Amino acid sequence: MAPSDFPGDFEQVVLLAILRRRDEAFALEILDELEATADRSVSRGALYRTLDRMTDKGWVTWEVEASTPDRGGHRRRLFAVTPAGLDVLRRSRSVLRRLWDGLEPLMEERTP
Amino acid sequence: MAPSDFPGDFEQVVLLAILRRRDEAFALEILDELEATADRSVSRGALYRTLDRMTDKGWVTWEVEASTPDRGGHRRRLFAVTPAGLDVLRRSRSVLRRLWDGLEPLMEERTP
DNA sequence: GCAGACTGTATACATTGTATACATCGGCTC
DNA sequence: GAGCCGATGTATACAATGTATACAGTCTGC
Repeated sequence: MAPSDFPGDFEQVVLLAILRRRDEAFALEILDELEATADRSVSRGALYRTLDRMTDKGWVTWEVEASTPDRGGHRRRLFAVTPAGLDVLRRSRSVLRRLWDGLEPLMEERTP
Repeated sequence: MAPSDFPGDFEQVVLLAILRRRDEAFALEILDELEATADRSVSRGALYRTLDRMTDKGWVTWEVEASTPDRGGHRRRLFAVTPAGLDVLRRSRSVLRRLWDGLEPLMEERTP
C-alpha cells in the first residue's frame, strides 16, 4: 500500500529537484539538478514518465511556458510541487530522520 | 541503472531497521521496528522477499539462530547489514541531505 | 524546403513493493 | 502418539515504480 503514502526513491529526488529549481523547473533543468545534486543521471524519457505519474497522483502540476521558444521545439513545461507533494516529502523526511536517529556513528564513518 | 547503486525506498528503511535492532534483527523484530519507527506495516512475505533480494545484492547477510526455538517453528534467521549495505545507506543519506540543504523552511512547515 | 536543435510523447521492459497462500517444526493436550 | 496450535520461513503472483529507446512536433537558418 505504498501508492500515495510513500514516494519511491526516484520520485522523492525528483520532487526535491523541482523545489530546488523553483521558478525554472523545466525538464532539462531538473535533469541537471539531478545530475549535479543527486548524482543520478537518467534519460529524459525516464524523467517525464515519473513526472507524469506524479502529476496523476497530485504531487506535481505544470503549465506550459508563456513565451514562444527561441530555439525551436515544443513549448516547455514548467513543473511545480503541489501541497500534497510537499506533504509527502515532509513525511518521508521525518521517517528517515527518525530512523537515522542514534545511528550517526555508523552513518558518518568513512569508507577508505 | 538503479540496481546496486541506489536502494529502493523500502529497501532503505529495512536496512535502517536492521541496524536499529542490532543483535536482535529477526524478521518479526524488524517488522516491529518498521511499524514503530517508519510508520510502515507490511506483511511478513513482503519483508522476506526484500531481505532475500538484498541478500543477493550483498547488502545483507544472515545466519540461523544457534539455539532451538522454544515455541516451535523454523529456526529464526538473524539478519545483519554488510559493509556494502552500509555504504549504500551512507550514499543515499548524503544525497538526501544535499537535496534538502536550503529547503528547510519548506520542509519544516506544519500542515494544519 | 530541409537539416538540425530542442522539447515532448509512446512504448516496452526490468526492478522493486507487497500480499496471499502454503509448508515446516516443536510443544501441548488428550 | 495423533492432532491442534503457535511461530517461522518459502513460493508464487501481481501491482507500482524505474528506466531506456525510439518516435514526433516545432522553430531557425541556410
